[in-house]
Amino acid sequence: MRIVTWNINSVRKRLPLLLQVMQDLRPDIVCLQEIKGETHVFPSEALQNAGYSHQFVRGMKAYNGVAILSRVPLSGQTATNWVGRDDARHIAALLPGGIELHNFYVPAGGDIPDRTQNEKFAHKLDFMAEMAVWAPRGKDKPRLLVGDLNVAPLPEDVWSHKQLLDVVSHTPVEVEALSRIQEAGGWTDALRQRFPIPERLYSWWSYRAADWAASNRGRRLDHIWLSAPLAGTLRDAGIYKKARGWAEASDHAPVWVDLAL
DNA sequence: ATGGTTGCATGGCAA
Repeated sequence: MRIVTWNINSVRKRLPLLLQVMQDLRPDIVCLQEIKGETHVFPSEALQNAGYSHQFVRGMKAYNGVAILSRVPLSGQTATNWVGRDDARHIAALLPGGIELHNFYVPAGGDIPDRTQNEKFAHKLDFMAEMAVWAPRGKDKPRLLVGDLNVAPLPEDVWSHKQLLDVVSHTPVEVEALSRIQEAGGWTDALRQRFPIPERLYSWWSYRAADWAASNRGRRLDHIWLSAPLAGTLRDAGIYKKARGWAEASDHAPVWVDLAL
């Protein structure tokens, strides 16, 4: 089974690119973040025609929003509010065989890495603290956690560890918060399993670079984690960097895994 | 140190 996660940065704007990703990677399941629209404007029919007839969409106006698109049946759909906000940052569903799939869009956290000066950074840290409390529940079940976690945890997950130590997404306090979630849930980082340190891995490149590929100032913000019972099913994984180079691309590249389920 | 781009919605916020 192939599972893709992608921060698409508006599903309406990038529907043709999503269909291209589906054609190129032939995933069984696609998890999207930042669909940026209410549920009723989601392009359900076009994606159903592409073979993804099982859909779970949680949108909102203008911001955030997550979706799971699947060729195989979904059940037990849930949508959780974190830090008491109804801001469409998480959904989950059961795959055949009772595997839990969690799709997250963790808050980006604003620009200033200080919770006293920046409410958005406080929200991000609080969100991750709640995830760490949630994570141990069912850690012995087969589960996947995918999505834009907005943290690049390892020095090899950013273009310059030194220059990003004080930049939101790679600060020690965020790395520590993400690590707590990972340890609490017993999660295996699928991409790092496939591409161990010191390989550099990025899934996001800023729109603001004059030439994103030449400067290659990337960060690995998008992740696929496997619970212990699933860790042994990992067969392959990758980042579809090609999609970052397409016309009118998302600033994130799709990340994928193949599991022997 | 600064400013650089994009999407939504149509001003300014969020990323």
